[in-house]
Amino acid sequence: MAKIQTPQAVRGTQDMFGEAEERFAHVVATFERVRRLYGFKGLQLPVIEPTAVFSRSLGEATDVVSKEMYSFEDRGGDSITLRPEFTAGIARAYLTNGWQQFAPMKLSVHGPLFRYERPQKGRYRQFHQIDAEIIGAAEPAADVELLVMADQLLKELGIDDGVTLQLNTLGDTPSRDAWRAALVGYFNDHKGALSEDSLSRLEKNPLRILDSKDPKDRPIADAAPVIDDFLSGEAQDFFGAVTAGLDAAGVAWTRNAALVRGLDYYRHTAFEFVTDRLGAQGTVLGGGRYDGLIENLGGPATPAVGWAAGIERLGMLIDAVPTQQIEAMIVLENDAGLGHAFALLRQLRQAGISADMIATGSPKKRYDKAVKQSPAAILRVNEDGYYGMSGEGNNDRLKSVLQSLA
RNA sequence: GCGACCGUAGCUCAGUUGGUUAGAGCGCUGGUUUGUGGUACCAGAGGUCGGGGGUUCAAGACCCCUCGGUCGCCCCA
Repeated sequence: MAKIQTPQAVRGTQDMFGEAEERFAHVVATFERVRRLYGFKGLQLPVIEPTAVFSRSLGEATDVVSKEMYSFEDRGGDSITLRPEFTAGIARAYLTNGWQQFAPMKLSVHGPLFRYERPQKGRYRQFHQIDAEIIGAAEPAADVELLVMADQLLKELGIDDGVTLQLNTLGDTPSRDAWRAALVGYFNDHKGALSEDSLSRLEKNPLRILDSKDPKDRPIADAAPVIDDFLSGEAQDFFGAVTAGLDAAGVAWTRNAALVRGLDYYRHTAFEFVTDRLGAQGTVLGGGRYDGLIENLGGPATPAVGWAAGIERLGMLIDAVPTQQIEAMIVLENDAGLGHAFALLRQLRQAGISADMIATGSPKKRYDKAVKQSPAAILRVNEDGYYGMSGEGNNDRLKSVLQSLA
């Protein structure tokens, strides 16, 4: 029989183990703890949604919808998409479950998302985010609440000093539309000096020219009309209330008038926590207000704000997580004592002590193997059962369990 | 979708301008030593050099294609 070629992992997916997995789990555990402190309810959502959930809400012209979604037809002929982001699915769940009755809702989710992109540092085809949203709250206090939570999360993860909060407002719909029109007019007047990338942005997503990295574009982008000149009084007041709230809560922020969001649904507050420690992927946590989204999905006008952060990106920024080590490692020095070892293992584990044993390989090298796993204590078992422990430090709990067994 | 670099043992890598049976360390298995908190030594297993095609008397080294990886562009968390 010919040896078959082992299938490879799908490009852009990860098999996380060891340190990478521990970092990942630590980020999720910290998020789960912090979101409870802020009274956000957990949520479990499907990974697949009808394609329309995303195409209607993100904007047909966005890169995510036009070329990055994993979409397929299922056996019933429906177009299904692996979620490329959380917000649209949350909005869909809010509508289809009649959760208007609970508004305002503070919700949190985490899990895998899928985008067909070229893999890169901090960017994968299956990636993972933590996500927090407040749906049905029109007040700037909701924006503040989310930002304060994000700030605390980053502090608790110990990465706040390398990360800064950049804040901007995109205004309400009239402000944003007027600004956008002015930008298109302005950039059209300077077409000749723009980079090729920016010329195509001009067609699809003119706001993106503002944060172009091309040096050719910088002078033009820097001199472009600013949103502040187009903000309605209401929009100004809203942004002022957000910044005042952040100041009162002690959250540091900087204004970045060129900060725009990639997806069409954002209004008013837009923000990113950015770092320079992740190569090209500067954004660690980003979000904003999306008051128009739920209407786009056929629901009633519903104000909402939210943010999402890449778990892998956060995991790369945090300090090494102390690895979990086994408390009691049994070394079976003589196979005749296997029954004693089984019994002791079960008793330890039932008493809440993590335990494992080494009973294979050369009997003389078992002790060395146990030592290499650096357990808190090594329990020696021979044909007569447990007869001694090596270990130091605070293993009082273990000692008392062993005594109770004696 | 575009560009650059990379792909040799389970892991990290070496392999001279192409030249016999492809190497090391770690890990793994066994043994000797030591004799109870990571000892030292010996031996062994383990590789279609990512895959396919080509150039050549000869390819792990050169060329083409392809699949992966990494990092940029784009986009985004």
